[in-house]
Amino acid sequence: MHDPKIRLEKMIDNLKRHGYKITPQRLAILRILAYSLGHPSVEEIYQQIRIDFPTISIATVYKNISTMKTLGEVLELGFGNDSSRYDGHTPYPHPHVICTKCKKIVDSQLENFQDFTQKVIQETGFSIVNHRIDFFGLCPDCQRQNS
Amino acid sequence: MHDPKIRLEKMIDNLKRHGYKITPQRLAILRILAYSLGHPSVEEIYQQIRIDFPTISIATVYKNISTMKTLGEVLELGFGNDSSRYDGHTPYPHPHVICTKCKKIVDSQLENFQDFTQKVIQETGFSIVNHRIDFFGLCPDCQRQNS
DNA sequence: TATTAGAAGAGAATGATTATTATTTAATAA
DNA sequence: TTATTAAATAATAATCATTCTCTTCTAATA
Repeated sequence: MHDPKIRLEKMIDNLKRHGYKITPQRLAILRILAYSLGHPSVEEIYQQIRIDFPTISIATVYKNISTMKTLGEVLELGFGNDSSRYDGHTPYPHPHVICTKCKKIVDSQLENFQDFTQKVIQETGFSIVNHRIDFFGLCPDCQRQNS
Repeated sequence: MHDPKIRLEKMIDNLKRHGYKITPQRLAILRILAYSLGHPSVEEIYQQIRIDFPTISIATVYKNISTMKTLGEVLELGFGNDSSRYDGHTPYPHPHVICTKCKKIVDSQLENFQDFTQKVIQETGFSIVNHRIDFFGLCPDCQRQNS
C-alpha cells in the first residue's frame, strides 16, 4: 500500500472494473494522487496538470477526484471554508498533523484507534464506521522561523 | 463548566472584560450557545432568534459567533462544504460523534488524548496546540429506522 | 440627555464547489 | 481499421456558505 506504482495500478484497475475510461487527463490526475505525499489541493493538482494539458478545466479535476472518492481510492480532508486536501496515497482513515502556518499536512502512523472506537460505541450507542483525527500545530520548519 | 447559567455568565463577563457591549441580539445568541447541547448551525440559531427578533440579520449571527470564537467561548466544527456547527457548551477540543444520516452531533467524554498528542510530537517534530477528533456512524435512532 | 464607539441590518462580494451543455474521444466490435 | 457510442472534457453558469461594506442605530458612559 506504499508503492506509488502499485497504487496507480490499483486505481486504474478499479476504474476499468467499474467501466470508466482511462483518458490522458484522468491518468495525469491519478498519477499526482498516487505519487504525491503532500496532500495536494484541487488548485495545486490543476496547476500541475496545466503544464502538460494547458486546456484542462478545473471542473475536470473536481469530477475525477469525486469519482476516485466514490471508488474509495482517495481520502478527502475538508477544512471548513478552506479548500479540501486529498490523500490518494493512503486512502483510508488515519491521523493527520497540520501546520497552521504553512498548511503542510503530514501523515501519522499511530494506529490504536480501535480501542477508542470501541469506547465511543459503548459510550454513545452509535455504530461507528469512520473517523477523522487531526492534530494542529507548527511544523519543525515553522518553529525555527518563529524563534 | 457544565451549568448553562454559569456558561452564560462567563461569556458575558468575558465580553465585558474586552469592552464589548451586551446587546439584546448578542444576548440571545449567547443564550442559545450556552444552553444548547445540540451543536446548532448558524442557520438554526438565526431561525430561532428570528422568533424574538424578526429583523435580525444572519450576518449579525455570523459576526457574534466569530467574536465568541476569538474569545475562546465557542468551538467551531467545520465540515467541508456543509455549514459549520457550534459548541458553546464545551468550548475546548473534545471528541465528537456524528450521525451521518440525521446529522446529530454528540459529545464524547473520552479524555486520554495527551498520550496520543505526545506520540505525535515525538513522531513528527510538530509542536501540537490543538486537535480535532470526530467519529462518524449511525445514532441509535437511525440504526432502528434502518432495520 | 448627549456623545460616541461599537453593533445591527441590508445587500453585495467572494471563493470553493457543483451543474449544465455542447463538443470531443476512448473503448468496443464489425 | 474504421464506425459507433457512451462517457469524458471544456467552458461557463449556478450555488451556497460565509465575509465584507456601508449606512443606520443603540448601549454604555459621563
